[in-house]
Amino acid sequence: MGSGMGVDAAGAAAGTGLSIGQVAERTGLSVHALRFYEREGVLADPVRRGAGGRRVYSEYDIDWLAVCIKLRASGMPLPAIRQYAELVRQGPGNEQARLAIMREHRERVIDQIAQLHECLSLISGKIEVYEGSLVTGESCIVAD
Amino acid sequence: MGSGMGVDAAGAAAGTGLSIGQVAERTGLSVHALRFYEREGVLADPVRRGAGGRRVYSEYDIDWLAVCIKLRASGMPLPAIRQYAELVRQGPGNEQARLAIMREHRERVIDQIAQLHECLSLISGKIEVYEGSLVTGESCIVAD
DNA sequence: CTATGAGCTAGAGTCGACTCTAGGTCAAGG
DNA sequence: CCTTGACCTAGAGTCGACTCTAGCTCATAG
Repeated sequence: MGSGMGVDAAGAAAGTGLSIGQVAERTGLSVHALRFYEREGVLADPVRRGAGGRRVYSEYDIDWLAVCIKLRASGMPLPAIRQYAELVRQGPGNEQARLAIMREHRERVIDQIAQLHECLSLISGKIEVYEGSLVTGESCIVAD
Repeated sequence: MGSGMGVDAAGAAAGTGLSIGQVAERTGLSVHALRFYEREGVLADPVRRGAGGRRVYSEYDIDWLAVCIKLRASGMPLPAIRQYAELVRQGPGNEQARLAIMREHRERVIDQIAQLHECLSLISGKIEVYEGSLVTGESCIVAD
């Protein structure tokens, strides 16, 4: 490999076209996962193809993927993301539906946060007990 | 069925013995899940058995299950819970190890909460945009 | 001119956490 | 006596989300 020329050699002719490998690197998803997401219809549109049928991702695709990643991280299942993606694909006019999906999800995220806070206080309680039983003479209370 | 007598008919002779069905009801876990958890070694001890080999749970078992449920809810995998249960089973003297497990898990829970807050602000942002595009004449910004 | 590397498709495999089925025991009720 | 209901074990099946494999096409480098 000569100097740094993989940048557009890997992408398509356009300046902002990214190969699947580059997208994997930037998003943290594997190339497998990227193809899988596409098959599952979670992408807003079916990805352009370049020479030899290779995927060419735009900056927009990256942005959309970032959203998907956040939604996944907050526990939204792929079918729900696909549903949302379909609405986006259909263009404006279905804001009500999109809103409904997001509001529902927001509720779940809020619930999750609340749950995690409960867990956190349980865990912190246990940590305190153990720290205590280490500082004092090994067994302070019988709590496990 | 006459009056209310299933209470101790289902349990063992002892006052505080609970059948698997009762525990399922109280914990929200299925009887299948309860047996599965036992096989996986997440219970602090292997559960007493009553007439005909039936499981008899104590109040202590219920308490422990409540802890397990919280740990699961916060994403701790079953093998990790089993590890922790093993330490508890071994009795006092391994507080350091228990502490390490709990501290590590606490970190993950804190990370999760942070992540969820990020997701939440993304979602709230989208909700605002959609609410805006509904109030005004249908399309305010091009954002999806 | 071959070898390497990135990409492609279709489809099989994996993993965690359950969930369900089959086939059996036992006690109480009609 | 026979059925019903709660329980038992061992093991198979499911589901979501990936992950990996096999077998292929190209383009560029040595």
